[in-house]
Amino acid sequence: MELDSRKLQILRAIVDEYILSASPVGSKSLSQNSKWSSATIRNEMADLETLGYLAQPHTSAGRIPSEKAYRLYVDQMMQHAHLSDDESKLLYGYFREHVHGVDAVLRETAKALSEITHYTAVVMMPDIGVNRLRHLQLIPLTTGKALAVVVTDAGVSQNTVIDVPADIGSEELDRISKSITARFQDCRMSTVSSSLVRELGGELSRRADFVESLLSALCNGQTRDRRMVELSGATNMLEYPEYSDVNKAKTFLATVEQKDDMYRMLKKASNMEFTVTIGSENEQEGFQDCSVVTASYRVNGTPVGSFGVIGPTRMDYARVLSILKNVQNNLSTVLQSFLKEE
Amino acid sequence: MELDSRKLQILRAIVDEYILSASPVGSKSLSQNSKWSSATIRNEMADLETLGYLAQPHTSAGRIPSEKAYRLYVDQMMQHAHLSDDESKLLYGYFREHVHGVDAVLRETAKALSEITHYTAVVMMPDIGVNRLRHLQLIPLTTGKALAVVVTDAGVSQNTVIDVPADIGSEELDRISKSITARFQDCRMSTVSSSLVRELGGELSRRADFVESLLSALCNGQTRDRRMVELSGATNMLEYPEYSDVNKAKTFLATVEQKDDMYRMLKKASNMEFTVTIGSENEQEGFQDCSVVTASYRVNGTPVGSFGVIGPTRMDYARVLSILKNVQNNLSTVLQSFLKEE
DNA sequence: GATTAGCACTCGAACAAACGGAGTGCTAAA
DNA sequence: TTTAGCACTCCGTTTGTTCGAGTGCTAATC
Repeated sequence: MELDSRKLQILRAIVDEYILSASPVGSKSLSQNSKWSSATIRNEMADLETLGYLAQPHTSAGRIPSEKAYRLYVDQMMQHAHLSDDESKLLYGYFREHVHGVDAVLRETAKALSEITHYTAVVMMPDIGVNRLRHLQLIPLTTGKALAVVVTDAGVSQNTVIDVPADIGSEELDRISKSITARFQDCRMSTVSSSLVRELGGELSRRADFVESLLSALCNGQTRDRRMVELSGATNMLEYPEYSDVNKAKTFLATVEQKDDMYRMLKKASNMEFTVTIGSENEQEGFQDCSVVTASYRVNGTPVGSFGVIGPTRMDYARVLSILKNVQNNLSTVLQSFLKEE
Repeated sequence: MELDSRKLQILRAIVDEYILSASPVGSKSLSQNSKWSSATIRNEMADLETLGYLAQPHTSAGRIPSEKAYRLYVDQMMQHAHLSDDESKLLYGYFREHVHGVDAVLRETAKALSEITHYTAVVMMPDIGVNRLRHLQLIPLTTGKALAVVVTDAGVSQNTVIDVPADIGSEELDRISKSITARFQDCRMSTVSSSLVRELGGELSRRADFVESLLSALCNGQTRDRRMVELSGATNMLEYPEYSDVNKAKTFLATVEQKDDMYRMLKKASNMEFTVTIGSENEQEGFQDCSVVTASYRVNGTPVGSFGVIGPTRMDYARVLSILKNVQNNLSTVLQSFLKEE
């Protein structure tokens, strides 16, 4: 059965109202701002309920939208929100001020998102694999240890502490750094593979074992690191009546702090321009009453990561989506500015 | 008026009991495991209340310890807790496994503390000022930008993105790195001051302006960074009845996430071997119902930072203190291992 | 004189009954 | 097809009521 125009209008009104109030919407209050009487609306509501778009917490309560309703709302009914000038200026300000490298920008992005939406924001650090090597520098720490710093066209990766043979000196580390940089410059990080090492002559091949383990550490190093997801505003959720129960809040916070899971979620979403995942569509246990809206970001045209907003299922999808779109633009501009001489 | 032995014993029993149960302690339940009758205990309790060691939530309730009582308890009455072998092995395990640099160790410390105590843990990254420069490396990023990586005898600092004159090339950055490293090797970071730059000849003095701004960026860079405090287990507090109210929880979480404040708190505490700060003795608004217990850690004999546990005022002080002591030992051993060749 | 048994009293937590209101479904009239 | 009207439902809140753990005080006991 198709939804006729009136049903759609009523459903939208219910969703809009519920997003604002978080409490079940009744026919009487709806009929105030509507051309239909409460009785008509009641009848339609009953239909919408049997069709699975509405649910009733208990017999004599109003209706609340089901996930199916949100899905329909997001896919077809939502009006595009328009950010006010103030808001987009505010948003722009976050990116204007803190431009000390990719990491800082993405941290700032998370902060901006959570502060402006009042929901929780997660930002995935760019996937290093698709980026091209600019510079590798090994820095001696102590005997047997060195710090490997990798610069790519997308900025700086986390640096990694690696083991080095005890007999390697500061100068040799320097020479190895230069050789590798020269050899792999502008290669994608994912292709910086140890298989090529033995082809190289001279010092590098003498240190083949070391260099191999070094390169594999660089490629995999990132996954070991827990800081690949920037989280902000987790406690914003405590504002919402959905989380007035401490246990629910705790479950949510625990979920959102599983950086591995968050990373997997965002990584998956980075292929898509935007995604909206509602309630039980989420894989995470703790997000069954949440929706996640994500957007991807690109560097040099390649999608390298994504960021998103997590809120209650009754989140203001229209507003969140336009904010994400805005941030997406700002972000690609700023990231591009790190690559001027490309 | 001095507290006689019986008053002390009763007070200690009340504190011990309240730490466990979080609910007011009555005379009857106390008299179960005591040589005195409930009436006697009642009389003593009345005295202790007028002396300010106990408080009564309402007329016909038991008594709860005041901050004054906790203070006395911590200073004089507390029995030293003894960690079980299992526990100290568990604790040791945290340090055994993750030794990829100072940062990682301190992150692991925070995690270990929060998981073992079930309270919230904060760890301050070491204060770089007192450490000695080992190595400085400037790595070209894009035209006009470079990454400065500083290695000290305590390990790696955060790296900083800096502006460089547009006409500086990769090789020149390298030479400048080497010059500065040579000149300031083994100087305390706080004394790496730009005043000395002009004394130097050659390339360095030609680039005097740049080098000056570089060095000041290095000394101050750390304070700009928000990651100087590692936080773990903030949501542990939601377990305790003190925080079953979402608003209280929110206030606490907001406070603990003020990394600047946490840093200031820990920095102040790093001069002391241990500190115990109870309830309103805390400066932070949000810690009026909390206690903070800290310990300092040293590198090469110099205290460079501190770490602590934040819990409700009725925290298990004895246990926390022995855990902190244990961690303090582990930590200095591990940090020392980064400085082998000293 | 110190301790304790006994007693009347207090107050909160927990449970139950009563009430009001917002909402519903259904029926019959417009 | 829409809507006014009505009986009904059920939640949230308020109002009692009871129960129990606790208290202070007094008088008896050690």
